[in-house]
Amino acid sequence: MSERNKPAATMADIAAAAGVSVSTVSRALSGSPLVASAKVDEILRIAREAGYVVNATARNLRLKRTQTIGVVIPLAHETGQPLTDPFLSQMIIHLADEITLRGYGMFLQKVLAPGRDWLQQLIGSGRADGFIVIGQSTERETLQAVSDRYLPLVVWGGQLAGDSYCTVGTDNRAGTRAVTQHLLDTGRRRLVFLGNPQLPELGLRFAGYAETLKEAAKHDATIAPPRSVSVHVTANGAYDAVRELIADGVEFDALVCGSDVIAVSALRALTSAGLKVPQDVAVAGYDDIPLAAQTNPPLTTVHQDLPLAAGTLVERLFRRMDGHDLPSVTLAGDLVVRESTAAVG
Amino acid sequence: MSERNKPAATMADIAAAAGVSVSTVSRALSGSPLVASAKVDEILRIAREAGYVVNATARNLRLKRTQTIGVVIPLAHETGQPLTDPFLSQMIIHLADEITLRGYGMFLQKVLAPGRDWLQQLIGSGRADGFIVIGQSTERETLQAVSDRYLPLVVWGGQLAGDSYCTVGTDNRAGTRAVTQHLLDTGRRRLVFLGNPQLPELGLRFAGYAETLKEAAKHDATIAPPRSVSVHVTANGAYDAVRELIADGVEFDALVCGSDVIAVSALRALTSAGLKVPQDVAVAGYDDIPLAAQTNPPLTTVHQDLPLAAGTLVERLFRRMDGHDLPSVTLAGDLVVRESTAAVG
DNA sequence: GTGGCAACGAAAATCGATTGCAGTGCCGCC
DNA sequence: GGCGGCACTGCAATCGATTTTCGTTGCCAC
Repeated sequence: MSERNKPAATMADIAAAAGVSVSTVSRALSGSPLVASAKVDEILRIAREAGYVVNATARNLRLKRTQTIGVVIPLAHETGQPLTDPFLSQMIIHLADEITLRGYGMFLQKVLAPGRDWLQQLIGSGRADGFIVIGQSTERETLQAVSDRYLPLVVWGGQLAGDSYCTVGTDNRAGTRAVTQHLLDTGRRRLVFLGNPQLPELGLRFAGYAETLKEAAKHDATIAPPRSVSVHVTANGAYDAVRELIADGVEFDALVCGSDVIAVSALRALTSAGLKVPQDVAVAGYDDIPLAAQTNPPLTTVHQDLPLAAGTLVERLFRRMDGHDLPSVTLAGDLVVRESTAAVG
Repeated sequence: MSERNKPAATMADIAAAAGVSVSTVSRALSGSPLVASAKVDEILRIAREAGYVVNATARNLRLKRTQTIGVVIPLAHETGQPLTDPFLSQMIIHLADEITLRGYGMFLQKVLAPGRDWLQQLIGSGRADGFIVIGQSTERETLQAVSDRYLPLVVWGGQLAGDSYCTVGTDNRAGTRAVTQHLLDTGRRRLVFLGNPQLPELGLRFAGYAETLKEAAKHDATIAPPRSVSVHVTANGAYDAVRELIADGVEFDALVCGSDVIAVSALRALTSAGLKVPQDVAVAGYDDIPLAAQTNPPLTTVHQDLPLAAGTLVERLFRRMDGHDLPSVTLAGDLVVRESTAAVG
């Protein structure tokens, strides 16, 4: 207890103990051939015994690099909401894996209330050598502005027309196209989209849904026009929205949900209202979180390969840190059909 | 594009532009009353226009603090395994919430192959002002050694006899005591524990299970003695273990699982072997991850209040950073009974 | 004995901020 | 008019490393 919090040893201390200069210690620790090997051994021994560790802050300042990747989560659309979507939390873990594997550390930052300059602030602070932004949220303009001047930046999310920053994401539009087509093929005719199309990701997913419906409606007049119901990201947002939909007497036989979290909540709402899935209503999600295979009934959804996604994000980022201006990537998303959208007997 | 990666402005640049010294700029930016307010406005304007941001590394070096909390995940027991347990990934998100709320950043570090000094290395590097270690894994000795000299350290996990470092965790032993008692009360007699008791957390959970069984066996000879089956943390570890158990002809009517992830995997194994839950075998988990309520049948488990846990960890850590040597905390864990352990008709 | 080369190690500059201390100038008061 | 004091401002040291520069030493050959 008495030893607690004593000031950490510095390189100067080690140098004094070894009777050499700090430069020699520095060189010895970094394996420079300029120091006699006997002396290197001696210095290493002394350093080890003293429990000496190079101060990362000082080194970073001098070398102008931090061996750290910043991972940023902007939450403009739902300030104060804890981020509990399993898809995102798993993403963070996989990013940590990839980053650690490359010998880097990960600086995780939630941005609670994005101001005008939040990203510039973060980058300018020099805390990390490159940044991964998870989700564009409502921050497309900011990303756009920053990416013009700052290369080592990669964004997770759908690629939107006109955006020049580097994104990695699945083809959201194609995903819901597949989902919607599948629902039409299995006899559904009145499909409602659940989610807020203002958000970039969900906007694309809504687009895929809407265009497929419109296309199909040309040949089949019984197909109802696209309809979206906005949903709060809170735990019960979708639940409330679905109950309301039912209360309003809206007729529907399928719900195309913007995410699995929304779908799970919708399932509960339908069940509690006495509707059967998939007999009365089919439900499809997006993401294929682990939970999706375990719901009752199991959820049809669009699978996203998380390890691949994280790997791609990190790989792109490192190559950008090396000065290569790589374009965006769109990963495949696979429709996974489960019972929640089974055709009605 | 041409502007990319130009060296960031420094305080000296701002000082030159404003025609003052760096000290004045520094004071102006930090709101010191020592600078004439007209000059402060002028300096702030120039800094804003230049997009200047204080370099965090330099400031950290000077101030000897980083405004950063280190969160460490040692994975000694399963090297190379990606950490995908939803409980842990959710924990990280909640920690990020709490840390961000206090105006700190979070440095996340997975330790792939803990060497002799991994924690000392991390602490000595000065990257963070305090550390939260998630899970003791097999690193109790290391934690013990470090905590004698380093105060701002808090560990998530069960409190073990003889450990003097500060832990925050639920009462694992009481949790499985409750689970086991519940199973006995509902008529189960041959209970098998699934999980590796070598790991501190699971060891305590096993202990709660075993002692409850032994106690009950004094009055009821039909109760089978404790039996544990070790399980790999891989995706299919528990699945394989259960299939093997069945193949070996072991008789059991309840599985007490060391975690929900294990339980979910066990459910699949039982179902695929043609056994019905809960009719043939009851299954209980631990953690109450979101998935647990959605499995088929829904899983009986021990609920851990994640936001509270994260909040407590961070609060303890900050008070320790202030120099207070706080003791460990044990949080309550509540038995949540669902269908997977329903009494047999 | 001396020139020259190789091998080493120390001094000092540098990274970009913060802050104690030492002015400087101006005002007011006696 | 002189002086104390107040309100600012800037110099320079400091944080703990890395790295360039430069001076020294030892050794060998001629």
